[in-house]
Amino acid sequence: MRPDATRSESNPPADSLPPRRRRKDARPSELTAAALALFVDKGFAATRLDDVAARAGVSKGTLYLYFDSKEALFKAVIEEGMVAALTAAEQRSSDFQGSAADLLQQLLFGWWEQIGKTPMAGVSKLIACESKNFPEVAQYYHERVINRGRALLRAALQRGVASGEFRALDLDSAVEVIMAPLLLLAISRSSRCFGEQQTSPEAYLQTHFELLLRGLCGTECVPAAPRGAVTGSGA
Amino acid sequence: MRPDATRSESNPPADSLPPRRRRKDARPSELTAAALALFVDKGFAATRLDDVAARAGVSKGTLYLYFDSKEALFKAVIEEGMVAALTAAEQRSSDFQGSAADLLQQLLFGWWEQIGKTPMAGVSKLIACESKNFPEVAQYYHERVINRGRALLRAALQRGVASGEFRALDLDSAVEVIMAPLLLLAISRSSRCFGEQQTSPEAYLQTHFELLLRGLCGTECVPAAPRGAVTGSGA
Amino acid sequence: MRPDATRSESNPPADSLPPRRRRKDARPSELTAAALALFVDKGFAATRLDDVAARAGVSKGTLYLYFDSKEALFKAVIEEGMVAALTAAEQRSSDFQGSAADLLQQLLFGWWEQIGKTPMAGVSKLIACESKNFPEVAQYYHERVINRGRALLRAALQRGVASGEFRALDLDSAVEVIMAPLLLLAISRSSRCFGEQQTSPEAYLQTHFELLLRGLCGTECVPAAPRGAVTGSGA
Amino acid sequence: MRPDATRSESNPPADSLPPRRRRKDARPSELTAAALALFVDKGFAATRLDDVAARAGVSKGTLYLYFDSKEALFKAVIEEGMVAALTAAEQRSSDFQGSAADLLQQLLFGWWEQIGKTPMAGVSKLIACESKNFPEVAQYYHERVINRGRALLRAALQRGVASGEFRALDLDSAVEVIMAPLLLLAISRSSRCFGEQQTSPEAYLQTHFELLLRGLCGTECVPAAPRGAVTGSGA
DNA sequence: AATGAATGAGCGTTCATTCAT
DNA sequence: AATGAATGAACGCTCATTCAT
Repeated sequence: MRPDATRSESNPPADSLPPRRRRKDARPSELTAAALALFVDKGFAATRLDDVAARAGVSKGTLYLYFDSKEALFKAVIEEGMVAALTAAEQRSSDFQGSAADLLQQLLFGWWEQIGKTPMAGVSKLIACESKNFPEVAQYYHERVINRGRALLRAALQRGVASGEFRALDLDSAVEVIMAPLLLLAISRSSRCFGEQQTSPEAYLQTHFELLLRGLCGTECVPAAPRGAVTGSGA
Repeated sequence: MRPDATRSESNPPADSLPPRRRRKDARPSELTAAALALFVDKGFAATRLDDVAARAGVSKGTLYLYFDSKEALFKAVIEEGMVAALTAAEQRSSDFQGSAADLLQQLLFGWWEQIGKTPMAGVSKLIACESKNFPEVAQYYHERVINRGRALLRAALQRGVASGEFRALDLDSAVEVIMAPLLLLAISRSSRCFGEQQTSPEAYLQTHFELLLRGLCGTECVPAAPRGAVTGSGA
Repeated sequence: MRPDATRSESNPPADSLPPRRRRKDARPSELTAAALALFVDKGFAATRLDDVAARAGVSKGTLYLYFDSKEALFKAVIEEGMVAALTAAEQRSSDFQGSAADLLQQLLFGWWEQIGKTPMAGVSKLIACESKNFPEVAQYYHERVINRGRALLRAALQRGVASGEFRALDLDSAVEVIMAPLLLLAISRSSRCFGEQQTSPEAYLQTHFELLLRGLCGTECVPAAPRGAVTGSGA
Repeated sequence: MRPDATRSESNPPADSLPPRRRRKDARPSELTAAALALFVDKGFAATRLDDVAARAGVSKGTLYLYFDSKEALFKAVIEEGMVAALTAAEQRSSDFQGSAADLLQQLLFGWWEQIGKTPMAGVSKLIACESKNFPEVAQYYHERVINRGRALLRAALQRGVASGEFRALDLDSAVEVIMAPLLLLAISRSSRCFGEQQTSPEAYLQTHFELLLRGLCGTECVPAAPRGAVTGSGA
């Protein structure tokens, strides 16, 4: 019940997912889809298994044929989300030919098409909201999904820096700064908060991309030059 | 909801005032501080009032002397967060003299000093996680805090555009894109997820600011353009 | 409130039907029977649902499979009492052939047999004790049960008056005066108060009936009048 | 809390009231009056001491200056009711001169004037509703109040029988039958149930008295005579 | 495989009671 | 004498989990 996370965790924390697969093969994804929707909507603790079952059109008992517990259901939901995210990432990054800027654009908008605007975006909100209650799950998601995305971004940046397209900069920080608007967009859309969509996701992403391109390019932006002039002769 | 609640949460164990009276006045904010910490940690539904009471050093019944229900406590927590956020915002923006870039810097790092690195940052996570369960609260927070922050940012951008410091751009989208890393930083720190703090918040914010400054400046930033040409022929 | 609930409360421990199904059907009336007993004994507020459940041999949670709340359980108890009372009343009054006096006797003693000496008598106490807390329930009980009983009594009196068997009198008051000892007997037995049963219910009802018959008859009853003169100059 | 009645009952059950009088002398009857009203309205268990205190215009703590517990308050309420009832009874019965019928009338209507229509009538409801929870209190009330009333009535009846005014009859049953409409009237009025006062209390009592007088008088009411005739030639 | 009745531990809330002021 | 803040045991209700069918 209370996902305090340090009980009966007999699954090897290492590599492949736990061998608790007995009936997982037949596990209908209607159940995890229903669970994802409700977990995202109400949060893990506030979601009742009755509601999950009802939304999937089965009885509550049936859930237990496929998942050992509510917690197991949560993990399965995240797991499915991870698979989807990784699949999408593979599509986005496969042997891209072109400028670093184009690659960057491809990553941003590809993410939107394949994750951000799908129900999978809710997984980000789930991780954000429940990571304290399910540290291993969050940890695992991190290693496999977030870090993967980071690596993709980082490689793109590095390519640009190497080619002179982009200026030199703190790559690690930049990666996080670039991902943040994506993640927040996902969370926002799952929460219907942080701005009742004043701007469309596309405009938002476009602006993000434009700011980035300029921000990354190797030009001197002479920040010191116009400063004194502003208060004096500004509009 | 409860009025008298703007004290710090660190109560010196011995003081001049009679402890009964002192307690009575300080209680509400002691309780909301405890509640904030636990709500952020475990989420609203998974937080037990026993734990809130215990963390505040009172009995469970005492909570009900100050708050009518768990939900009322939640609302009070957000309300206190709003007060703090608005106060901080006012301090950051009051009669600033200087360039738009300096103002932008001031807003970003001022947010960090007065919100982001304090427990108040947790309020953002709370809103993100619980807004579906408390739509009116989220709505209200939006109107009073988020929109307020947006307005400050927007004014700063507009000042820069007017002075020629910044290029013309989609202000609404830009405001959201600029705030996103801040909000995600707050959520990240409250969730201990999205990157076990690979980079320090300061480096992260600094990179964000630098990318921004360049991204906003009025130069043509054609990829691979020769360096020297930029400042000369800006749009 | 719950539909399927008109069985006796004595369930034979072994039967032909599969016990699961048998239980499911019999549950509601087993629960209301247990609740009636305890509500009558301790009052509504002082009765714990644990005790009701325990008395019915189920767990506390099971109550909520059949009744939405303690209040709903209360209403169901009264409703069942209404059904029983109305059924009994119908049997007592259906196409009675005989004198008004006989009908009166039949009503009084029929009430005793079918209500007064059964657990249903407790419903009267419940209504008396809880009507302020459940005004709509009391109102409803009144309209459907008490008024029904009144109408039966009133019809019997009117028949006697019309036939000359009874003298003319204030029917409404008389109906209430006649019912009062029945209701008080029901309350008394449910409360084990108002006289630790000094006289048997049968003797009590017999005396009530005899007083009534004489009180209703059409003779002049001048105190200390000579016996013989009475039947002669009636009216 | 739970008035299970067999705990810390160290008061001699016999004659004078328990020596728990420490501050009883100053005990303001506003408190018991408020308690009486609320106990009658909501029942003992459903009455909150906050409400009693508020109704009496004092703080909750003050109640405990005068009463050791909620149960003690209840007992005090009944005690005061007993005193009032006994005082009233004394007035009604004091050396009455006149016929037994007149005495009967005096008792009935005197009860109404001095008990039935005063708030003291609520005590009867309290006893009826709570006697199972406070058996000793009910027992005591019975011995001192109900039995006292019974004795008065019984003496009146006996006087009438002895004088030939009334016929011989089962005195004990008659006493109960005669009191029943009074007690039910008291309960009815305290519960606002059993007939939203279709008839006025006065008409009700008058009818009761008239039925009684006729029912008690020594005439032959020839119940057997008109019986057969009814169905034959009745209206 | 699927159901849904049953369970019981757990939590939000109430309120009689206490006690420092 | 009077207050009202504080307590904690108790109760209504929920819901994850089990299991007989």
